[in-house]
Parts: sequence; structure tokens; C-alpha cells
Amino acid sequence: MVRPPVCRAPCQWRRVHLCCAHDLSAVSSTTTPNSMSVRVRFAPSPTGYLHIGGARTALFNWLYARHTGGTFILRVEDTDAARNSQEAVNVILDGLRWLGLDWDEGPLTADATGTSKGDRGPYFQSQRKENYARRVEALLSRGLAYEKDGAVRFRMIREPVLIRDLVVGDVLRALTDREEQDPDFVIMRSDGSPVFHFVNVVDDLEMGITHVIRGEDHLSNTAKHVALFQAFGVEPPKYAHIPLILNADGSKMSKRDTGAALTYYMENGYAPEAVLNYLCLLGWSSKDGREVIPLPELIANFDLPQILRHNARFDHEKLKWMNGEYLRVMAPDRFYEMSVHALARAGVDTNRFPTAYVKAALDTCMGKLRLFSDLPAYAGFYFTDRVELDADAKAALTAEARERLAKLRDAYNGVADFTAANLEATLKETAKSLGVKNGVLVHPTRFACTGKPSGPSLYHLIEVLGKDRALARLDAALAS
RNA sequence: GACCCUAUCGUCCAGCGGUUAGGACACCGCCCUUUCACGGCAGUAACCGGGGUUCGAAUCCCCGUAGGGUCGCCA
Repeated sequence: MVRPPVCRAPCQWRRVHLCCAHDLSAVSSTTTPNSMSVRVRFAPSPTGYLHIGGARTALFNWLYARHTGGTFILRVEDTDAARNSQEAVNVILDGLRWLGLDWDEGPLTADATGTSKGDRGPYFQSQRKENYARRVEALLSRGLAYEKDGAVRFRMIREPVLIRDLVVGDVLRALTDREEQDPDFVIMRSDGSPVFHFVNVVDDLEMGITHVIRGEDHLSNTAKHVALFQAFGVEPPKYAHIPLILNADGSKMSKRDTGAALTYYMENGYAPEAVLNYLCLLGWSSKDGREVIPLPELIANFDLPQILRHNARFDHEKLKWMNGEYLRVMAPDRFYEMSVHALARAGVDTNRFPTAYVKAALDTCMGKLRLFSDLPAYAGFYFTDRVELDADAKAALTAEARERLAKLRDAYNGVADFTAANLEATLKETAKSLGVKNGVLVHPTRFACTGKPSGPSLYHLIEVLGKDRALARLDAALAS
């Protein structure tokens, strides 16, 4: 592998020379030689939910692995026994699977003692106790760590540490005033359990991680990690600290905020490919300026040098738009399946209806929605026995409107072949004979059939409803 | 308190010393349309402030301000 020269000046070339070890000039098709194969990891703590920012971190790692032909590793940081549970691990596994982020090495089940794939395991930190103990011993024996009050503390270097970050650039991290007082830090508690900074470094080292792509909240702590790697006598991995995701108002996105957890999107009508695509756009952009980008192209175009250094605010509106873009081009069968799920979640049981009817109904909704969760309100009328007329609908059904509607009802009763084309022609003829514009007839009819002022194409929805149902609804409206 | 990062339309991005500062979402108007969307056309809207460097700064440097992060026997 030919390593590009490293430019030490804080100039624009940083973005080229300090980049991942492959050639930028041939963006889409390059791969890194095996001798220098990229190994990245996502190392979440099973807290019971997957933060949307964490999901993006996983995504960036995954994209980088796929882009370079490297290895994406999932490692579960379950050092905190009290918080750890299989359900919590499953939240992470399910979230990653939902997004389609498959891992090359890591757990196969949520059980820490269960099976996994990869030869650098175990991939649960709770199963790596001996590794940590051995590493602590190594530092202790060389005087790089010492015991105090039963805990083991690492002798931190006192000088400012240079962090060469692929995204942020060169960072010289000096000690804070508090650290000046006591720069050393605990790597193993008095109860024998190792601390995050330590296990993180040991695992990255033993798993052969080449690039650490993680949230910028870890940037300051990286000095500790670099010092630890040095203590073990090895080069630290390359670091790439990515900006954080903030709320729309610029505040930190915490567990409580709407949309902070990936499950929110899984449960509220979003297509995973849309969420994935949108997440990419937070802090990264394709060189060609496109935004709706199919996954294969995302993989081809994704790279570390294009990642921004400032935080991004999460724009739910834009995500909804993005979701609509994906729903519009979704394969019909998948659209049906996700639609039925969304309807079921809202208490609309489509199983009571023939499959052909359900599909025909959903066909009239295709391309018109931004979220699956909009579907119950939009198309629920197809799957109910009684249409509820809202206040607007009732107001629209004046005596005059009813008279006209009755005419249309009779006309429709005479239509033998209940197709959209015939229904449209019949309505227009009726309007003409009444001397009114089409719209005068259209709106009350829509109200009668759906109870709402907007929805799928009127003639098509009546065709789907079928003659019996449609006439019954017109009768019900007239009788109301 | 200290340390670190960041700063272009309301939001997300483009911009790498010379541009009428560009695109997307959102918003507004018009067209299309039976509704709602989609689509088409047009529009409103930004370089945080102050100093430098330079013939020339959104772009480079410094200071300030603001936002974010970190300094645990949390992860």
C-alpha cells in the first residue's frame, strides 16, 4: 500500500492526505489492498434504546467499511451489568437490522454468551474480563499504572496530546485545570471492573480496529486513548470524530426528545432506506450535490474527507419529504406490506377484506403519502362499515346538495360496469343535466363516501369501494 | 473554572482568495388537477461581530461573541 504523504500544515490538503488510505481520485471504485484492510466498529452500550445519533455513527462506520471493502464489527459495551439486559441488546440489534446495517463480525444473538461470527471475539465486553485483567497487569508490571485505594490508575502523560483527526484535523489537547491537579485516571475500579476508556482501547487494539469513527463528544477523551495505545506500544487507530445531531432548536438531543430513538421511526411510518438516506445528509454531502441517493451510490460516494465539522440540527420536515420520495418509488408488494402494518397499528383490520380489495384500495394511495402513519386517516374509510361524517361534511350536505346527490345516486345505480371511467362520465353527465359544475357534485360525493374533504382520486376510490358499498354510503349520507 | 470543537438563507448542504453567494427542505405566488399529493414556473431568505493579511476575504490569521463537547471508581 502506498501511503500518501502527510501534509503537516493545517491546510486544505489535510482533507486529501490524511484521508483514509485509498486514492481519492477514483472515488467510486477503489478498494484498499488487503494488507491494509479497514476494520471499523460500532460499539454501543445497551441502554435500552438506540439514539438516532448512534444510529448515524453506526451508519457512517458501515458505509466506510462497505466503501473500502473493509470489515464492519459490532461490539457490545455491556460493562455496566446493572443496565445490561438481552432486551436492551435486542433494541440495538433490531435497530441495525432495520436500517440494513449488517455486521461482518459480532454477536448473532442478544445473549452475551451466545454465538457470534468473527475470530476476534468475544464481542461482548462482559465476556472479555480476562483480556482486561491481563492488560492491566501488563501496565502495572511496567510501572505505567499503579494501585490506589484498591483501584488501578493509569499514569497519564502530562504534555498536551496531539490527536490527528481525519475530520477535525490536528488537535492539540492540553490538560484542563482539574487534570493539572491529577492527570492520572482510573482504568480499573476497586471492585475489579474495568472502565470505559480502558476497555474501549483494549478492544480496539485486540480487534485490530484501523479507524475509529465516533461522535465528537469523544474528541477530548481521545487524548487518554492515544496515551493508552502508546503505553501498549502500538500506533493508535486513525480517528474520525463526526459532528453531533442536535434538536431543531439547537439543543442537545436527549432521550426524552421526540425522534431521539430509532424506534420512533420504526414505529411511525418511516421507510428505513429514507431514514438511512436522510441520516447521511447530516454532516455529509455527495460531491454531485444530489440528496436522494440509492444505497449503492451512497456506498460508492461516501467518504470521510467530506464530513463536516459542525453539528447539525435534525429537520423532521425534510425527513418526511425524503420518506415520501422513497414511498413513491417503493415496490408495490413492499408498499402493501408496510401499509397493512401501519393500518394494523392504528387499529384498522384489513384482514376482514379480500386481498384484492386491500391491494386495490392501497393502489389509490400509492405516491400520495409521506408517512405510512398518515395512511389510517387517509384511507381508513376503505376498511370501515360506517363512514363518520365530520362537521365540514355535514355542513356541505345542504338540502340542495342532497337533492343533487340523490340524482347522482340514482344515476350510479344504473351504471352496470362500475369503473372509474364510467363513474366519471356519469357524474359529468349528471352535473350537466343539473346545470352545475362538476365540483358541485364531486365534493358532497367525496364527503358521503369517505367523510373527508380530501383523499384518493374520487372515481377510483368509488370503483374500489364497489357498487354496493358506494350506494350504501350515498344512501347513508342522504339519510343523515 | 479549565480544555477542545464549531459558526453561509428558518433548517440541511455547496463554496477552498476574484461567483449576480448555488442547491434541497420549509414557506409564498401562479399553472396543472374532482380532492390531496406529484409535477412545472417564479419568489422571499444567509456569509455572527471587530480587527488584520491581500490589489481583492464567505474563503487565510487574531480577538470577541454564541453554540456544542469534555474534564467520574458513567458509557
